[in-house]
Amino acid sequence: MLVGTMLHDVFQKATTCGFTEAVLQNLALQTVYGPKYLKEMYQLKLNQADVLQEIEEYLPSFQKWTSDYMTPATLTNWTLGLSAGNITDKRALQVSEFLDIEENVWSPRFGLKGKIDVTTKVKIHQKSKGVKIMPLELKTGKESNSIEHRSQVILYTLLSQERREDPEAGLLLYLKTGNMYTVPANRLDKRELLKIRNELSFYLTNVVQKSDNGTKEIKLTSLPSLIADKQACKFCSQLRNCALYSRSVEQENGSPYIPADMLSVIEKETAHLKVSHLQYFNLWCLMCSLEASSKESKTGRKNIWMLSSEEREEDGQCVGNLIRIGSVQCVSDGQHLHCFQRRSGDIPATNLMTGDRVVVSGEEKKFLALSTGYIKEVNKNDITCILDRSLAKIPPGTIFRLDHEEGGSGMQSHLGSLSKLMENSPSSEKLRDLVIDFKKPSFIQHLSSVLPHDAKDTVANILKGLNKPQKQAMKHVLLSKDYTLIVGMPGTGKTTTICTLVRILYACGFSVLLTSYTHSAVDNILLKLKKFKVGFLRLGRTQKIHPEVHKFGEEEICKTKSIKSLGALEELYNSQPVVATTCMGVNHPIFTRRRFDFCIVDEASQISQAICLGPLFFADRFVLVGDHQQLPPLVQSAEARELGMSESLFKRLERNQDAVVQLTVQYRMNSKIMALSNKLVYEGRLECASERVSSAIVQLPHFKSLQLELEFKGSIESVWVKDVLEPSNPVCLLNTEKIPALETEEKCGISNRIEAKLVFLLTSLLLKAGCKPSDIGIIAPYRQQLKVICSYFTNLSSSAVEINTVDKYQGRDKSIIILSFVRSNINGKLGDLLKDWRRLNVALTRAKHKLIMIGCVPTLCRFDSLEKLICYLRSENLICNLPPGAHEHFTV
DNA sequence: CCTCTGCTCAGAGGA
Repeated sequence: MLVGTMLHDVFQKATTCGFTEAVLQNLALQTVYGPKYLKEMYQLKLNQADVLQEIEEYLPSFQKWTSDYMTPATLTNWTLGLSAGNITDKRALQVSEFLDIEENVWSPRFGLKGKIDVTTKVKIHQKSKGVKIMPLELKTGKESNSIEHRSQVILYTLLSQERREDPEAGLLLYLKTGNMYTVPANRLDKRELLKIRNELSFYLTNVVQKSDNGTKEIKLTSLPSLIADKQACKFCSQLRNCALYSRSVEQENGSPYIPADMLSVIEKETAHLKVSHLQYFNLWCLMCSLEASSKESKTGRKNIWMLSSEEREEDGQCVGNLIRIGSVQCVSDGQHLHCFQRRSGDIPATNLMTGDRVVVSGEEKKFLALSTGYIKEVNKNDITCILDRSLAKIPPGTIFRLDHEEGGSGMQSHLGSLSKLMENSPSSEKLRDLVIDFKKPSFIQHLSSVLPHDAKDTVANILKGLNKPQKQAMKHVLLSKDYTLIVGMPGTGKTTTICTLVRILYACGFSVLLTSYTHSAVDNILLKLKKFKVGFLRLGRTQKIHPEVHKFGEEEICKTKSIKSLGALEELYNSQPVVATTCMGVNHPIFTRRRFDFCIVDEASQISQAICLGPLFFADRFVLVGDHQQLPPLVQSAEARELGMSESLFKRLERNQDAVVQLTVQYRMNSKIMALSNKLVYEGRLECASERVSSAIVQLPHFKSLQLELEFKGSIESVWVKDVLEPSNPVCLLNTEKIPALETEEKCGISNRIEAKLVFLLTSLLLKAGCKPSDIGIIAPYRQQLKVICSYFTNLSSSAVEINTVDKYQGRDKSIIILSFVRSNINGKLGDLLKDWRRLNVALTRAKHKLIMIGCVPTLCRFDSLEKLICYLRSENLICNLPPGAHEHFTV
């Protein structure tokens, strides 16, 4: 397959460089010895010289083809026409020009999308026809002229119609021989192909069945019945998935018909699985399907062709009415730098940011999805992006639009892991035992049997800096044979613990795979780790990696060392015992060749089960670090959530308490702030690391003079304001009940203008009292509220005050946190967000020295979790009732 | 009812 891809590349490049022997030879050399396919050759353990030889064998056929079809032939009488299946008559058809390669076409009306190998201008020697633009499909394999190949060409003629006149036929070129076939696109063939396409699509869009007979049963439905062709199935890459689905879903549903031949194939393919495994597969397939359709309906790709650019601009997901300016710069293979300008005026306000994936289309429907790529920069009057195709040949004057490509599909990685978990392999079997069947994790008896003798002193040294629970955690991991769960309560030094753990494992000579869901979480640990003498390799796109970690990044190293040979690449991949990447980065070729002694997954309580499994396949033992009392994985579909999709692997495995170690000593909050979450969530287990942590309060150098100023004004506000700001009162809830401060519900979300104003006033006063803007954090559960708060801050120079959602603040802290609860109404409406006590726990544990909460007590009391909090605050006398109109009177 | 981060990807060929 790889050789096929490379040959395509050579041919496609030759369409612009020429088909002479020397050029082709050179292109083959560049392709094999260039950087593009190095990773794949590494994965397949190939040898560059062998690959080159294999490719060279094709080159004479390339030339034969050009001499047959690209030299103006002497005209003879036209005899053939576009008759089916025959080798094209060289005299009847000539390729006069190559118009494009890898043309990208989305066809909503046919429900197809694809890329056309080569778009050619063809001269047909027949009176009525003359010149046509046709798709040319390249095949490097056996010259089968099979129904599959011909059907593919017919589908390309459909795609081709989206851009131009119906070609009525396409070309099929076999590169091994240089023979070319004309494939006429008959109406009946096209109709049958679309019928097959629609049937499959119907089944896939209706995989979930919701019965409304009162039982509220949701289940997966059956797919089209299996084809009875053992030969075809034998080599199919989907055989396992097909068999799994058939056994766990279709046979459970009592599907009417399974070909007798296939029963044994399915049985053989799934014989290693227990009932519990099939049930797990069924449930996760169902939840993934629910979540996928929920995502699709929300941010589906279809908006790009269903909505005008003006409509989409309102959501900030698109910029339309653009023209291309300057010339297209080719940065590297498949990376073309483009610049766009608004036809008139500046670029409108948009959510598009550097690094976002975009789809470029013409405003005209026929130019849908010309290219995809990344935003490089958004300026006041232009946008630059790097696109996979050059738009230089698109007619000048074309008006473009850029659409944000939002995840869309997104569930493939989940399903991929799930499928792999069912594989008949030792590592999958072990994980099935542990994850699905809750097999008890086992441990080694004595540390001495794992700790190499010469590493003892180093390890002892490293351990010195840790507190007791942290040391306990290290020991637990070293003794584990299967897994360890480290509960990192807020502020307990999770990052330090992980960093130390890596150092110890490294010192003991173990290899470590270090992962987390987000790039920033991975880099967080690496930033700490790079200060020690631990080498590591960071996989992933440079653009997504923290600048200070770049020099450990794979791409960066390949560039600076200009790695071009397979040997050098292999050496790089084997160079470090510690490898770091995201959980979704495990499709990297390195993982087909390397295994690790340990895998560490940070923020594991926030990662979806299937995604978290991804890196675990490549390690003998694993360590999950997280805190299930904080936010769980995000699931959009309420139905999927009810079925348990937001249960992380961390949470699932926590039932094996002997695998759990808790980090309870925290360095973040002072004792008053810590007490809140200790009361609500941690049952008093959380403790301050030292007296200094426990009694730390905020520094407000000008607090006294501010106090005097307020008293001088003699306003009633001065009383409560003073109490609220007072550094020695670390916790306070401002009750807006009497003001009153009602929420507003808008199309884009819920906000509370008065709370927003109070937030702004308090922030201004804190700054006036001498607080650094970067020490203040503002948190609200709702995005819309953040927008409103931000609007108050636009004129203030203090933009360093960080305003964000609770979710985004997880893992972070600030000296002072101002928390706006937002919800305040009389009709008893509650939001789901605040109901989640885990979100509340996160919100309450971000402040180091001072936590100011703003909310309407009677409304908040309707949430169970908040009622508990308010009860406690009341008992401690920490609620401050704001007087009516408290937000109005004073000026700052 | 409004919390969001990962993913290049469609097609490379075999029987």
